[in-house]
Amino acid sequence: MFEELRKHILSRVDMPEEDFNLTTTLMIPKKLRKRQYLLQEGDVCKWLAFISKGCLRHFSVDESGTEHIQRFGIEGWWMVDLESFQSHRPSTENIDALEDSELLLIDHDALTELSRAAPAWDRYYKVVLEEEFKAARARISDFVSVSPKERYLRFVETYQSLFQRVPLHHIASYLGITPQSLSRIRKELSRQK
Amino acid sequence: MFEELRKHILSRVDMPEEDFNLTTTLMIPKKLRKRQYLLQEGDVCKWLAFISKGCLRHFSVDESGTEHIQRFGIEGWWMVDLESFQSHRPSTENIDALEDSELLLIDHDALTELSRAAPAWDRYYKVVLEEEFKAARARISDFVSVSPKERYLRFVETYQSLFQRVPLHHIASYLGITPQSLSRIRKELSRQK
DNA sequence: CGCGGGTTTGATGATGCTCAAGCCCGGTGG
DNA sequence: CCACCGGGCTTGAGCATCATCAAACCCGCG
Repeated sequence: MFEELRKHILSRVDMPEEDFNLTTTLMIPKKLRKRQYLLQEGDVCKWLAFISKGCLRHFSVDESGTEHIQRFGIEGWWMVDLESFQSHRPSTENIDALEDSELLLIDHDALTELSRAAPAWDRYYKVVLEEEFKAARARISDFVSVSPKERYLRFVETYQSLFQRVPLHHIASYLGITPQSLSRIRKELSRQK
Repeated sequence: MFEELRKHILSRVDMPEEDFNLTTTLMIPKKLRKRQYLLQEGDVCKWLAFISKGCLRHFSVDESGTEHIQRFGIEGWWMVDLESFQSHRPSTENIDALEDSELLLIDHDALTELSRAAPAWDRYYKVVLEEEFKAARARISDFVSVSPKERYLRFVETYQSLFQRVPLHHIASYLGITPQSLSRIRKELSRQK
């Protein structure tokens, strides 16, 4: 159950067995069925979630009812609305499962405890946060400087694993375009070669 | 010279005087004149820079020569191309000064030393990184879910201080639109009220 | 006074969106 | 086993928005 997490941590930092053990004792395993919510708009985001198996999405819903994908997650990714998680204020966003999934949850207090008692944890946390930050910056860079078509190509290239599992209309939303536009982009690309 | 930095740190974490002193001894003061580069495409980003005074921009240039603003920075902000800074690979991006500025630079080795020797530093670094990450996510959220007009309004609201100092065509670029479009958006907004 | 950077304006065209319909396919129930 | 859903993807027509290209304007500064 903790293998995916162990792999993820050890590939990034050295963590003594006792630190890892403490980590696992503080985490709560949770299964989520497809379409089930981990976080719902209006609730406080109580959990930082590691995905050991499955696929989730983080999204918001605008006034007109349209969903906007903020982020996807699969095995080895963390999911959270950091804003709400840290402030304890109600979230404006949602997280739900696109597939039956298995998560490891940790709450804010346990995280504080972990940070206090397991020095290696903070090093790991920092690495993950930096990775996430760089990914976010790269995505922003794509929004300000490249066309939807190019964004799509880069997405496919960067996240093949996601591309194969996630419905196209969600990818369109992630790219900031409509499903129809993505469909036409794909059509044009297939004609080109 | 270090007042701005002291303020920034102490408003976020407790830092013993000796940790702060170590920090300042590891930093290199540097003045940048308007238009001068801190980082140029093709070079490795050697410095993490704290802005004690002035205004910088972080931008990329596409094939057609158009500049795309990734981020601005003023007093109290950090600037870096984290990707290049950590990997030691040449950057594809640029950082230059929009005003005469005063920076505090720290290189990768000094940062490692700081992290080793000043426990409070890591706590500070983590807080800043989390803030940056949340800001990046908010910006992504705007790109996937709101119109250029709304993005402009939110920018003005969120970053009044920047808005007053930065030329409009740079703000347009930051928002992912052309200066002409921003001009028309502003015209429409001024007619509305 | 003239120059240059920054902003605005206008005309035109490309691009993406909206609305609406059709298609394809896997799943369900008669 | 087949008919019928329904979700997801595609297609089409018309429209709105934004980009482009070009010119004018504005203003601070040498």
